[in-house]
Amino acid sequence: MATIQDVARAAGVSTATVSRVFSAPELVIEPTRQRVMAAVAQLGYEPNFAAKSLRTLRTEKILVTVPDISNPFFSQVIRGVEEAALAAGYSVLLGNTRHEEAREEQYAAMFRRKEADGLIFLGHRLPEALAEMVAAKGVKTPIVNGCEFRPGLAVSSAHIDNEGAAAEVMEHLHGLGHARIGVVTGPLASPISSDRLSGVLAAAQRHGRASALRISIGDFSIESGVRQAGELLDEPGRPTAIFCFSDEMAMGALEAIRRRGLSCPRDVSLVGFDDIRFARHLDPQLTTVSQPMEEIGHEVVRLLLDILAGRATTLQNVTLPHELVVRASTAPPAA
Amino acid sequence: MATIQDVARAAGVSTATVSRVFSAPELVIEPTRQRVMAAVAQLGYEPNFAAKSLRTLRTEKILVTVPDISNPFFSQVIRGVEEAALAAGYSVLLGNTRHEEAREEQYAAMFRRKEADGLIFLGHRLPEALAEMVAAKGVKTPIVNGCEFRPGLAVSSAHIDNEGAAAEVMEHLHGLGHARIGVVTGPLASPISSDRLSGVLAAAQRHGRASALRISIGDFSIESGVRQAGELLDEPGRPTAIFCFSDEMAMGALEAIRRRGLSCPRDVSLVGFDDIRFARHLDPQLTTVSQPMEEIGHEVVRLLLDILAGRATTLQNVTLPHELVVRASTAPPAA
DNA sequence: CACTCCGATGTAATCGAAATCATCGATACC
DNA sequence: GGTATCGATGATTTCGATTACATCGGAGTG
Repeated sequence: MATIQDVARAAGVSTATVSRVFSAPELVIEPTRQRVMAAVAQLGYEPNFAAKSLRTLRTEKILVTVPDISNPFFSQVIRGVEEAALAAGYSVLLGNTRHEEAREEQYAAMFRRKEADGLIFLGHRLPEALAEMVAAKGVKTPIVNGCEFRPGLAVSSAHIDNEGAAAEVMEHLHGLGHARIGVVTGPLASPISSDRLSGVLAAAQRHGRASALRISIGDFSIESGVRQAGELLDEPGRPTAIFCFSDEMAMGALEAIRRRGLSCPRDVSLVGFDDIRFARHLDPQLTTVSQPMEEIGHEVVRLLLDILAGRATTLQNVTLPHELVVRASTAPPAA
Repeated sequence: MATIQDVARAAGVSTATVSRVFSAPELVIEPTRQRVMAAVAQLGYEPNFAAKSLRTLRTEKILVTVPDISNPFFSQVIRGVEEAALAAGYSVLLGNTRHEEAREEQYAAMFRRKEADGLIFLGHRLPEALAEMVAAKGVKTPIVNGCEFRPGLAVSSAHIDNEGAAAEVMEHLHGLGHARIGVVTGPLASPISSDRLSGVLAAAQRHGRASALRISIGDFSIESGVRQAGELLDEPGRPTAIFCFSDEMAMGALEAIRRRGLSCPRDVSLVGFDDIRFARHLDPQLTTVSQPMEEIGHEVVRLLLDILAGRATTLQNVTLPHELVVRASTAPPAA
């Protein structure tokens, strides 16, 4: 591979001029620029990235860690991240953590080695070393949280109003006349679940129906939907509606309902969360909370770029709009 | 951030010794190593990646381009890639191409700038510049193709026997007694679709039923499944079975079937392809061809690492096993 | 005409780690 | 006891680009 020296020699100029042709072409007179470009084309030169990065101390990369890339919710967010990053001249380093702390640490080390200019994490945990970094450098630390919001982390973030959205779901179900409602949450360690659960409880209390709630803890997977919803359905005083904190779990719940010879929404109404692409194509089409997944991706990148450009002066926790999408899986309870 | 010089000074040794502590600890006597490690811990030193990369000309990164990261098939393959890469000390640079050539070129340039040691592409096209590279450097070019296999590209690859798998599906349908079969393919520019179509045609001919085939071209999306399957169902002489080249399109087909007041498998049998996580949770559970998605990911990484380590001497086109998974969406045609 | 200024380009230091070669003391061998 | 050998470490060059500073010729100004 040709180096900048080779190009300089071939064009009869210094390396400085070659460099300028790329990074500040207005400083180079046209004929010279042409000669350089000709040499570049002829030698097939591409600036070596590591050298550039060493000199400028920038990598033009964003590290994105995600609990599970094969989860359609996250993969959609990542798509938004990738798109916004590319548009800004950055590329995406992907870190799949599988919810394992060891992997999160591994990627944290990568970040500390400066393999990326910024970090976007879509989980709810921030490794120790990075938390210290945030404590030391404050708002200027190029770390942003996506999808979740935990005030204690002191990093900027983009997410929806999970508590409010969950409350809306409950209002919808109460409005239809449901009293015995089963809820399948995700792991409560993450705010994404605990906030939604708060919303659920608050709404139920407002209607004086908190005691008729049945809470079951899942892990966002289809299988846990089958299992947890199944347990709820088998309890005495079967719920007339089930609210799952993810569409995947709702998909599992739907299967649990069918396996028991029940029908949705006739016997049991069902609500999911996220509005992944599949939600509207299930049978019945799923009532769910639509999250602006790609937009969350765009927004976290925007927040990060602000920090990297030195424009960020305060912590920003952006709440993006969600929408309760009522489809065919919810109906009034049978008389 | 502390540099190797700072550590050397703090530990009272030369930078060479500090470097050795990390890359060849057996050359350093224990007390010295301890002193260095103490300084490292105290200063919070992490070797700067760009500097290391410049010197070694290695990035320990693999660039993975994929047509659509939010497609569950690809995201599962990527998961396998990420896992195998991490295990080998590599990390993954993600490139979402959205099937656009411009983006493929963009990522090709990244690769030429040496932002990654190797390239795994999950599409069917190889940008010009890279094809030239392959022509020049041959088997040693660190580029591997996943999921698809196009002999002309002259790169190693991992994939299933798409032609054989499609033929098996047809055997299954023929075996059940189906004669009028509709097929919804993907874009035929990609071997993944054309190979499967060859398998379909070959099998139909063996049974003398090629003339009863109806072919419709989709784009792997749910919506195109709804549309293309819908058209097939509306033609005179409605097919008794539909074979979609992806599970997502099969999901769309299922919806098209329902919308017409028909039932699967009673009126129309349905087969998908890929066996994504959702396939077994649809109603009816979907008969489909299971592809070893994560294993494809592992395998392409293995192939790439072989090339990077100089172990690869011949082109390897690895065919991984697939499996026809018969579930509830296929049955004999109604009498 | 002398001097300043500016535009175009070159010279050389620099980024931080890796790796080659040099050094030095100690051990081993004849 | 002198020398070859080896183990541990240091000095220095190198990777390839960016960039501050230097240079130089020509235009503009009083």
